[in-house]
Amino acid sequence: MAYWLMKSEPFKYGWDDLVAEGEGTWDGVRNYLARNNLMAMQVGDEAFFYHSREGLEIVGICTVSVAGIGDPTDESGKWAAVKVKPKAKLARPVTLAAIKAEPRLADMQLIRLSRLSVCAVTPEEWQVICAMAKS
DNA sequence: GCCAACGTTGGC
DNA sequence: GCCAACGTTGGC
Repeated sequence: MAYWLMKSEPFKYGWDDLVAEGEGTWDGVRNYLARNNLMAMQVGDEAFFYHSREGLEIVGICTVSVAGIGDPTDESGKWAAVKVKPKAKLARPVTLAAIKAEPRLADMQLIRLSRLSVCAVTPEEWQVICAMAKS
């Protein structure tokens, strides 16, 4: 089981859109590191859903329902995609400011590679953020 | 709306 | 193969 963080702009495709659809395809990724992360995902992996540009916070958790498929928006066949289903909305969103203020989260890919749209999250980081989302 | 950071492209 | 130019992303 691995953990991830996926960014989306809420005015383009937000958490509420994913909940409304029931299942969403994570496609349109055109970055090699993000693609590597996408291709490493397995069915059952969990991912934070992060709102970028507006909101700047983790709002929910989704699970990978289909892994290792080609990107339907790509004709060349070299880009990857996965499908995800919403699992739970966080009791309290975890903001970027809160993540930056937490020393244990300072080394997250999210912080170090701010433009990466699909980030890996370590189990330790996952636990810390989940704890922050409850209290 | 601006700007910094980063990835990609293309000329040499 | 290097590097400058450009485009895109995302935080502020």
